[in-house]
Amino acid sequence: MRLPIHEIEIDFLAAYRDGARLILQAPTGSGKSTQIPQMLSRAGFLDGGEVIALQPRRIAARMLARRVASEMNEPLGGLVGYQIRNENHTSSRTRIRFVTEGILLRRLINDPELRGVSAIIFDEFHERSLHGDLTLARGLMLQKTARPDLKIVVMSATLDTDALSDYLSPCETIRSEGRVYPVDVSYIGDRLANSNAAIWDLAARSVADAVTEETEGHVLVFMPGAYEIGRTIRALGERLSSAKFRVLPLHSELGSKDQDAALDACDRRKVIVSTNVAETSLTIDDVRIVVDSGQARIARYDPSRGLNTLWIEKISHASANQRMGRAGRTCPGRCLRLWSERDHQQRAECDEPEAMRMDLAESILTLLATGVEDLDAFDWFEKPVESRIDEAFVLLSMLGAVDERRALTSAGRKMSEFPLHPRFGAMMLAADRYGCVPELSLAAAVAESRGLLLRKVDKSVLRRRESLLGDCAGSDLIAQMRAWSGARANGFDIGYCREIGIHAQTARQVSRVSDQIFSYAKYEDFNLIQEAPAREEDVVKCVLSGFPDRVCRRLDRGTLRVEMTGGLRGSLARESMARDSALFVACEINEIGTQRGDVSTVLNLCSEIQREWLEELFPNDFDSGSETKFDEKQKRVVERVFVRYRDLDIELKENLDVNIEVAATELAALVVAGKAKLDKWNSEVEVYLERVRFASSQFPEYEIEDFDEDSKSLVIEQCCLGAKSLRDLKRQAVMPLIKSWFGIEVENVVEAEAPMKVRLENGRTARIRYESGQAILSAKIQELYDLNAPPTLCQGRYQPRFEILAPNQRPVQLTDDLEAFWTNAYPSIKKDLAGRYPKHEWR
DNA sequence: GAGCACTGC
Repeated sequence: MRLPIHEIEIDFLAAYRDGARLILQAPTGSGKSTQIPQMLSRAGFLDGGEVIALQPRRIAARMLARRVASEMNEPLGGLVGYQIRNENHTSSRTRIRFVTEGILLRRLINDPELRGVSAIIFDEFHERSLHGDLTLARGLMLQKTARPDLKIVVMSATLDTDALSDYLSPCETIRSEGRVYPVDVSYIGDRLANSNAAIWDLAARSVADAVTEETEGHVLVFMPGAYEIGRTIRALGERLSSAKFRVLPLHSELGSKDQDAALDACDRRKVIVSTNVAETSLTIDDVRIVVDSGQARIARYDPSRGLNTLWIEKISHASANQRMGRAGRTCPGRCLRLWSERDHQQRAECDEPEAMRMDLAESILTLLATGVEDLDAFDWFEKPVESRIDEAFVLLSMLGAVDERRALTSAGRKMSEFPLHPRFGAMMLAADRYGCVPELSLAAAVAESRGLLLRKVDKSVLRRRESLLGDCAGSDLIAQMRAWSGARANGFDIGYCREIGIHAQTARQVSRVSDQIFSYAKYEDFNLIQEAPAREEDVVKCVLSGFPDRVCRRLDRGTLRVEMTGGLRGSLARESMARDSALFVACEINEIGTQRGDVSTVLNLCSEIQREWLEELFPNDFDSGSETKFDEKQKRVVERVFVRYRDLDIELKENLDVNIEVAATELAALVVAGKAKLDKWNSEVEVYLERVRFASSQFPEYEIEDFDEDSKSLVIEQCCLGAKSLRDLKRQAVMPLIKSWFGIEVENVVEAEAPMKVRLENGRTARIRYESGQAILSAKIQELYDLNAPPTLCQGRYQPRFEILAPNQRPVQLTDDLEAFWTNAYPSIKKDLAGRYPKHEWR
């Protein structure tokens, strides 16, 4: 079959012969991934050595190898093979080797000159995966030193290859047209886009309209996550006839059976509501209509706070186009974008490369291990900001992987041998000392796998799981290890796994990874002799040695609130095994945003620890009293907040829309201190600003800059660490109201599930549930307005206000005295209220 | 609705 890519074969081979570096720009569907290696083979270029074709995903490496082998009438693993983690289908005959990027990066550690390799092809480079970026930079470095004969071919689907071409210069660029069908794109109007309509309702409406106009083919709807998918499916159920349509969810946490249902053929038209999995990883045949919410949950790592954030963000043009392309694979299609054209113009052109938003510690350790001595001179395609690299080195040196000159230590060398994050590498080194290498091989594999225990399961499943697992020494990790052992004892039987809510496929994967880690440990000559299984206490000590900066203590008994070394606050995951522990270590910290704009910091994979273990493991941190560590770290947080942005006005303005909530508190503190001005404005900043103003008005004796130690910690309390979620703001608004109406001194209003504590006039305290607190407010409003039923209180999206809905769900105008309560607490609300709610008579 | 995208060694 003749493919578009064949038209450039002669040009490509000539350029390949004459130059060392080459860019091939060709869209998806042009056949470049399968044909380019074959062209090189036919032209005899592989006689001198193999070509490595890099893929960002395992499934692509496997499928491409299979496809190319069959096109060349070769057995898989002969001339054509593939290699992914724990799967190697290659032989000494192999000349075309499809591998995932991480495999090559790892190979560079043990074989820095890549002997026997004549060329590296980078496929899908536009996706800008961290491994891809690093491998390319490392490959260039190799080509410039020991291997001038090595050829580098970079293939990308995007048109914009100028920056890449500069980076690779001298380098030729060859372009090829693809064979794609046109897709008709439409946007929704400004008014609809700015309305408060929920995204799932907009989507359901669009789907219902589109399927009547376009009467064939399937529909693919993109949503940011499982929650939104559920809502969309519910909304669609009211609009589509189930005789004609089958509505199906698709996201990675579904079982494989449910995933297959979305991909399999079907007697009806399918409406598939999916996350980003359908953007690159999975392809659904015969999709004619794409409905795109324009949102995605994007993970970022915030090195200054050491946590991952997962918030809903607007997708870039590149991503929107990729989603759109899913409608034009078999014939012309259409794409409905649920945002306005004006919004579209303001969106980013491309996604931010992974290297800019991920934890760099592991990458830097790998680079050091492949022989990069001077990281300052390392030629990144796009260099991450210096502070991120610094933060990575802080972690590496805390783990003992680098010395003060930033050079690899022998411990660091050992950590780098493991295909793991250096935190887990450090855990393995500790396992060597404590004699629990097999247990930690499993612990690392389990911790890395995530998702071993399914999150959304029935209560009956939870009960069975709990009776199987026991108390697990207050450790989520040990719980997961036990769950895995149970699954293995039952041969990873699907039925058994389902009964206790284990992802069977993940459990098998964990076995392979655990074996791999164990074999690396063996190779490294670790202590493998055990007379008895390791004590769970020792296992947790090893975990702690990889996470010395993630020690948490509970703030009180009634709630799940927690403070971490470094001062960060958050909540212990409510299902955690460490829920009865006062002190624990958290392997995973996520800051999660919801569709409504709330943000919560959740600590996962926690294990109870004892104070003495800290002294045993980190004697140096405890030389002058037990609390020093906390205080030192707190000081560092304050310095960051008030020093880091001091001279960076310009950068602040430009970055204001990006990752806004990370910077917002810090910005607000600076604005109040007169250290920064903001040109752009939006409601998130306003919220934080309001809070800082509130804090400083409550404590006028403190200046925001030049703090003494006391006020520093006060500011941490008020501005930086507490009240991260909007729920806290709401709480602050509720408290004065209750006080004024009932004469009750409110001590605190705590998280939703726990009771709210109030102090009564007679000096006793009482508890009411948070929901009851809302009910009290609601009843009071009913009384004030003389309503025939209590109104509903809703939390506003970015504003610390309550929207008041009448029983018929229409919004209500506030009376002056009620409004005054809000505005006294938060002056900015006044502006927001004015004119926002139409007067509505509904008594 | 208090809670979670996707990869990869």
